[in-house]
Amino acid sequence: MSKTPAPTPSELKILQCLWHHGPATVRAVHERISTDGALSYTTTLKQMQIMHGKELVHRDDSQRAHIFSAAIDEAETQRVMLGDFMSRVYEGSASRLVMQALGISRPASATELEEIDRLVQKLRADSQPDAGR
Amino acid sequence: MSKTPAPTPSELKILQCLWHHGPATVRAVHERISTDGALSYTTTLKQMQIMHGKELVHRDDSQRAHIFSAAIDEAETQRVMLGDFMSRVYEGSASRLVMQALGISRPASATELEEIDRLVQKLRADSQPDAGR
DNA sequence: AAAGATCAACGAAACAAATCGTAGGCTCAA
DNA sequence: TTGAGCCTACGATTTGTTTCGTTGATCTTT
Repeated sequence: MSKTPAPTPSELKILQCLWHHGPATVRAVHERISTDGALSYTTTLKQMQIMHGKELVHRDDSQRAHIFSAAIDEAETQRVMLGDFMSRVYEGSASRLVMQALGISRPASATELEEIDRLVQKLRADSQPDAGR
Repeated sequence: MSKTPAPTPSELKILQCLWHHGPATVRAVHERISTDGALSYTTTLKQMQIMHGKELVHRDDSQRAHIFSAAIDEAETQRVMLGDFMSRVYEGSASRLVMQALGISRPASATELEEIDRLVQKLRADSQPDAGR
């Protein structure tokens, strides 16, 4: 099982498009990620051809306009990239990363904070099984 | 005020060396980041010269063996890189990132979890000022 | 059927990151 | 003082990413 490489920044943009809007043609993707026309159509095409070579996307070429779909899972990709980022930038310290992430964007809603809180409580309970006895 | 560019992966390694062990010569840094001798001395030297050009490090060249020191702050650098990563990979959703980060490495110690818990409580209090009245 | 639009494929160029070899200068000890 | 060893500087190479123009095939419209 050969691990698929982590997507580059521009590859990630395309994957996000496919994740959020489902399988699509090159043109559809292109018009989504370059509304301002800053990128050429062939740029997006080439990118997606490369991604197909890397097995980051699947391609259905039964139609003239090929249909592409994401070949890797969104959450799993994020998990892998986060793991790499965490070890690279925070030298593996999840807690430092979490503390800073919570500090950065205040827009964590009450519901989200609650969710995080629940997870933290669960982790704390797991790490100190005696405390609840 | 021209923002210093985000350090590349190998630049980050050097910065971490300077952050954790203080100002040092090229050789000292080199021996720390390449104990196995996988890298050539001139590779590290070149890297640090480039970093000096980018103003990522300061250089004291009053001695023959120049002394380098980090020109940017560790926490601030992490903050900037995390912000970029969060918007790029998680499209700005801090909570999703936090949830996944907590899930990845279980080795978050009890003390760390407590610390995170305190911060979450504080944020929750701030986001719902009525609740505590 | 011819003209015009749309498509995939390909090569090439521009750029950045990482690596290393060589050259030339300084220092210290024999 | 001269040679061994360490230092910086510089250029070259390799590899990966991003971008785009050109070409030829296919489809659509007249």
